[in-house]
Amino acid sequence: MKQSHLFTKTRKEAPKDEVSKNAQLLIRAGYVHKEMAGVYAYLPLGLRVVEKIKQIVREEMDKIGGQEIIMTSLQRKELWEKTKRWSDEVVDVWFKSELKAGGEVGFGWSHEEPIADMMKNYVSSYKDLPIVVYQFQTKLRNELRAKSGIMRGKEFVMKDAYSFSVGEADHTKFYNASIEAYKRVFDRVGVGHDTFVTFASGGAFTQFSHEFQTIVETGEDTIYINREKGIAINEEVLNDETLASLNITRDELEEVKTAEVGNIFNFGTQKSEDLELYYKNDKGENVPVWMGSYGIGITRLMGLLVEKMSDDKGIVWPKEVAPFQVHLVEIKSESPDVRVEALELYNTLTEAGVEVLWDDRDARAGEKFADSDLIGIPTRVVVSEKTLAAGKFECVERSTGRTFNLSTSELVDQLRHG
RNA sequence: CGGGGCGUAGUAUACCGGUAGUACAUCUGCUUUGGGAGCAGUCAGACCGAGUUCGAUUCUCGGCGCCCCGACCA
Repeated sequence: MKQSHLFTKTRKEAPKDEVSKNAQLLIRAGYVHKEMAGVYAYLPLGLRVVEKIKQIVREEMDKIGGQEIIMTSLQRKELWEKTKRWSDEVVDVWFKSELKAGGEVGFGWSHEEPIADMMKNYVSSYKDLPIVVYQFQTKLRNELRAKSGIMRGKEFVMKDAYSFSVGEADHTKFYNASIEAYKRVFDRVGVGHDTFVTFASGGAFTQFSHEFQTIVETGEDTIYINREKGIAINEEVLNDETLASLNITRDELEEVKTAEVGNIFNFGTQKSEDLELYYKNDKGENVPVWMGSYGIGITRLMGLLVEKMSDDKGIVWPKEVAPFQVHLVEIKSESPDVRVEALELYNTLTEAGVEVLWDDRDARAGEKFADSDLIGIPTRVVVSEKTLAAGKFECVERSTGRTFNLSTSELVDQLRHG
């Protein structure tokens, strides 16, 4: 993509009403636009990152048998009344509205009720199970206080998955597969090392639920970890009983600030019973379906990556989620050869399947370098009179600042093989 | 929801009870051309409403919006 074609512009300064690092950098670099408190639009660069993250999650969900769907944003009141969660006293983040024809609708802050209800159309026998569905959905939550940039908003994108199983054993099997899938997701986006499967408060059916918590200074949660034993405990369940059941003592644990990037829940059969989602077992008896829910905050994860991976010059995207793999920075020249060379390299890389943002703008070198650092694409390739004379391109790794001088073929080779 | 702070140009900031200045950005011209360049010119602003006042961007009240701390976060 030619950068001259991008309608977004970079800014030297962050708007004064943004304090969080993720929002400051994402706005300055032109990834997002703030519409109102806690509500952000995703611009061309930002959308690319969102899609990269979604694709990684999609691949891992598909691997464990997930089928992608998309539910609706408008939801029926009656479903939430069945589970006693329509009331604003019970759920305080509802956005609601009235239908002109009469009656109320809710705006989806979560989707387990509608999905479970929908499944009544498709689940009738134990032979139909298990089923795992997932979606990438914009959740609408009337949060009293948005904060932390794109990490805690009123509107955000979440991957939510739901499993429908014949009983606890089958459910547990998928539940564990989901933990492994999530670990792969966080590894791939580059935060696996700092992400912990954390014991948190459970529902009515299990002692614990599991959260995926990533260490970050600006995190909202506090957890206690022991890296050697691979144990992490949310402070909300840190007590003698928990410590005993996990066979660990308090002084073996380190306190860290984290952000919750994923969570998985065991619903048991309560929700199925409330919503009358039953299947017939091999004896012809009606049995409630065993359900679980599995979430990853896509846009929150994006914000977390910026929080963790940036320096004083800008964002430093991990390769897997960067909007482009290469930032081709063409230094303006009197000689038309530089433009010709840049175009040629752009075509070669693009044909090799490398995603390139080509800074072809009529701007000075300093501005281009500063923008390049801010936008944070992993590899910068400079084309200028200098590199033309040297016969090799100057390649700079954003994360380390290391510079390599490479020919076209060496460059293609390196980018293909990481 | 409790507490605190803030609304001035596209952005960031000054000053002031007597109609607002600067920087960057925009646009024009010339110079410059490997780390946000220089000179000259250009465009552009007081959140909304009520009150006090001869006069309000400034003071008072109300509304709206934004930020922060806490609470909440299935």
